[in-house]
Amino acid sequence: MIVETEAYTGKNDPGSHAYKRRTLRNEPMFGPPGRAYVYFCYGNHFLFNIVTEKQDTPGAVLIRALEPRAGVEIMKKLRKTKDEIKLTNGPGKLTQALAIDRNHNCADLRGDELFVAPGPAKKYKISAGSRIGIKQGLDKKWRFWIKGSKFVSVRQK
DNA sequence: TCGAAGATTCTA
DNA sequence: AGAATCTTCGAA
Repeated sequence: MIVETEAYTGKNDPGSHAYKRRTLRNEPMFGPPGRAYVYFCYGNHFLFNIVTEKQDTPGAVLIRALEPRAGVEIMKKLRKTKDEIKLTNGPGKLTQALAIDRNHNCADLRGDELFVAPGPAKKYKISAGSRIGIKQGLDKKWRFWIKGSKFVSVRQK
């Protein structure tokens, strides 16, 4: 279950990859919605986004943290830890736990390999704040998480 | 063609 | 607090 996300747009969002111009890397953000935008960061990690806006309008939602609901044993193996909290409580961690890599870039999320399933019919309280790990666009409170969830990523410096 | 920076994580 | 580690961008 997705418990933490961040939103990124284009022109008016200095923190976004798509802020300056359309490039090879951010091309998926300009593509049709409902697809994956996966990119490699800091030489170590893949980050997984879901493209949200219509064709030629850049926009994506970064998936920052998950609450494990299924396949926990597989995730433990992939992450090399038995601590369930640490399986998916960060954007680079959850891609490792789900074995998402550059092969999934531009993947159609309506397929049967990588997709988003409906969540529980329960209402959660959502908190909002500044996005993490970027130096510009901090004025935008575009990070959202389920209030009180233990599986939200740890705050960084 | 090269140098710098980056939507992070792990370990000391 | 600092390193690991490599891709992408933009200027030369």
